Amino acid sequence: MRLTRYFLPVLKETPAEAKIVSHRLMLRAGMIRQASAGIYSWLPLGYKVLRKIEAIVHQEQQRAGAIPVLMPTIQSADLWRRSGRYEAYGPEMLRITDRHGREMLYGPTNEEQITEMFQAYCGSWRDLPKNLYHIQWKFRDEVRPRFGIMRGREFLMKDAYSFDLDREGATRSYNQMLVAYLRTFERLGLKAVPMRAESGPIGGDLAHEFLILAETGESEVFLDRDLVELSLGERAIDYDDAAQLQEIFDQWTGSYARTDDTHDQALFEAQVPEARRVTARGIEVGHIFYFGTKYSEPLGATVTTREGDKVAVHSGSYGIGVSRLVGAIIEASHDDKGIVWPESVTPFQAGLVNLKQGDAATDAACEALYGKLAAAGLEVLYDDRDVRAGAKFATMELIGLPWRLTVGPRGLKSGTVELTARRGGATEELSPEAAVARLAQIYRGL
RNA sequence: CGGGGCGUAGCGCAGCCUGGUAGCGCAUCGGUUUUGGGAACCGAAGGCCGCCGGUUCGAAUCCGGCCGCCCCGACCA
Repeated sequence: MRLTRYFLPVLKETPAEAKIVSHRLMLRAGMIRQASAGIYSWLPLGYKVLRKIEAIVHQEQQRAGAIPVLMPTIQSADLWRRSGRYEAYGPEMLRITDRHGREMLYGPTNEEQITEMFQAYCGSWRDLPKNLYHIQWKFRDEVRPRFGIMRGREFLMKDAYSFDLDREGATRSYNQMLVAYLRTFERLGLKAVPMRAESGPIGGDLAHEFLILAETGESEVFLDRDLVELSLGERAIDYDDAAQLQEIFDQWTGSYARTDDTHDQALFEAQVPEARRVTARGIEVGHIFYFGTKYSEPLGATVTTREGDKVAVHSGSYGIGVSRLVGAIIEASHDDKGIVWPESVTPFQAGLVNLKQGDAATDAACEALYGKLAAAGLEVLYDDRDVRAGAKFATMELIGLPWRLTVGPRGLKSGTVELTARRGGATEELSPEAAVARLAQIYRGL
């Protein structure tokens, strides 16, 4: 993409309303534009990142066996009355009346819909297990939206819903999602830790929140340092292998990790040696929850067992705040010059800076390099504006592209261009061909 | 929902107290000189001063009402 043809309204000054770093940087980098309180338009750069995150979430969900669907944003109040939540939900739910006077709502979540859909088609133990998910916009009329996209009223969320015959099956489904989440967050370049959440209506321990550690996090977290070091890495995972899933579950949830909501200082001190106790701040980016028959019973989601009995299915729900992740990644990865994108979600894989726009030799070298990068399958933002070098560098750093190729008359005399890492700033001089090869290698497999 | 604050050019702000031709910086447009870290100079364009009403010869400014937005707290993905 040539910058002169793109739509990238970057701001040199920080808009007054933005207080936290991700909000400031998203506005300055031209990623979002506020439409009203807690509601944002996604500008091209922000939209690209959002879509990349969404794609990774999709891939990892499906890899774990979840099946994608898409349910509507507008739901009928009747459905919610049947689960008893229409009244219970309160003013956070945006209620709408259509032209016929029918009561509707803009969905804050989809448990009712998915359960209704399930029970309409699945009546036998043979239909189980199932895990259906979608990635859809939701609306919660927060009293006080803030922090830009991190706590908007409209937000993009992945929610998955599992259906199993019994607690044992539900546990396997739960573990599949836990492992899928670990993989997802690792791919997004995040250090996310599952923390024990408030136990569900059934009790037990199958409820975890995933928090990423960031100084600006909204909640205080207490955890064992060993958890921070854990990584799935290249480990091969068989999502059909319940024993392996359980082993990973045990490994990741065996140590103390809680938010201030559930923190127990005495237990913390008893379980974690002083040297390994970490107190930090975290941002919640996902939660997984086993809720037994809470929704299946009132909504009549039952199956017939092998023995011919009708039983309510055991279900779980699993959310990831997709739009929130854009902000969360920035909170976890930035410096005083701007954003530092992980390679997996960067809006462009590299930036190309022409230091002397209008100079025939430099222009030609940039065009040639731009063509080679495209041919290698790389997404490149070519800054072909007629502005000074400093302005181009500042823009590239602000928008956070992980790699910058710099082309100027000085290097071209010796046949080289510069490749600079956004993180750390290390620069190496390479031939254009070698630079393309380096980038292609960096992005192989991502 | 309690407390506080702000709405003036695309963005950041001054002007309001003490009523009298609407300003500054950045960005934008034209020109000249520049050109490896957000250039300098000259010129230009851009405003229902949030909205409605009141007071006044005259309102961005004073008064009343409304709307919008932000911050702290409680609450939340």
